[in-house]
Amino acid sequence: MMSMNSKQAFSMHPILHEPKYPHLHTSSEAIRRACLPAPQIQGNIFAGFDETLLRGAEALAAVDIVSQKTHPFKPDATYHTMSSVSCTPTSSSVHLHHPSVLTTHHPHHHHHQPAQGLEGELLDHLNSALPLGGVPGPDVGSTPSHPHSHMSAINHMAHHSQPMNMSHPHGLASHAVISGPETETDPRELESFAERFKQRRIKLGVTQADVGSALANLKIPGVGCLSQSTICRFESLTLSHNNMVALKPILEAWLEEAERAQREKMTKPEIYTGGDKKRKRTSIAAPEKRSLEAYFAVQPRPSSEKIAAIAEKLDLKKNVVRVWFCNQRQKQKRMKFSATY
DNA sequence: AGTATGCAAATAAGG
DNA sequence: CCCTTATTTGCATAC
Repeated sequence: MMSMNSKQAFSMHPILHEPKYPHLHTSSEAIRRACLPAPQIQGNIFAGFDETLLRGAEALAAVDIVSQKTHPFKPDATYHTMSSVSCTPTSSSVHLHHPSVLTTHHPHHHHHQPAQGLEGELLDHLNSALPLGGVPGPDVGSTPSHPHSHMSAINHMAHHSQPMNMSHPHGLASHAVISGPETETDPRELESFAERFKQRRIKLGVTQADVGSALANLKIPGVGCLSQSTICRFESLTLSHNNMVALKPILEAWLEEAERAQREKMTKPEIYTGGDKKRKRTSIAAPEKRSLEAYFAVQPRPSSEKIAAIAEKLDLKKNVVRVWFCNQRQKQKRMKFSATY
């Protein structure tokens, strides 16, 4: 069974798909991704031909050398995540990470008219995001309650949301079945919620960043903080539909909690709980990035040992380097693909 | 000084 | 453990 995947030579196809939520700003990013500039990197293969090779060779040599030099200790330079083992146990309890919400995939429904009444688009979404048979039914994103592990569990229920699928013969939608999944995933509902959310947030005199960091105070199992960016994107509906669905209950919980707290005017200053932290993102500095690119030029798929050597040389965590290569390969494929068109 | 966004790390899930 | 693919976020910085 896994054959399914084969379908997408590259599902990250360049075509701009789903403008998710039509109006509101144009989600430039989606479009941007779609359009893939496919620029540099390879650009200089010819331009700086020898230079690149040279650099690559040099880089490799360096790695070999490095294998002997054992550094006394390597500081955790960048910010890193608490990901793998070696982290200084700030709080050992950390399982892995956090809130990543829903992951399902959002089928790129190719065709799909740009404009068309948003009503139509919305309906499509409506019909598409549903429990489909097999799903635990109860709720899709709503009840993030999850034992512990990240919310991943609640994910994958939406799995392949069918592009479209008209309603049933006769709307038995209003079934007895409890579920309100439809309500929760209804784009219109999400849209209005996002709007209400923003208004109420402002009324509370709280910034997006405040909301993000306050989320940890909710102490919801797999939920940690979120960045201002994410809150912003939620409000502007620039997140994927599934992501919106997953985040909604969390933000809703925060909103209610915040309003309640204000009512009691005993706004606790409790800023941030030691609970889950937000995902951290390592910033790889330009020099290191250049080195990595040089290595990549000669060997896009370095062995684990090589990666470790590179990591040490650049003073980065091994996992960071490994992931960098993975992402780099991904990027390259994307570029190659889009270059074909 | 808040809020958008571009770019790309980090993650999730199936192999 | 590592890879790939698809996605979710966040750092930086533009607005």
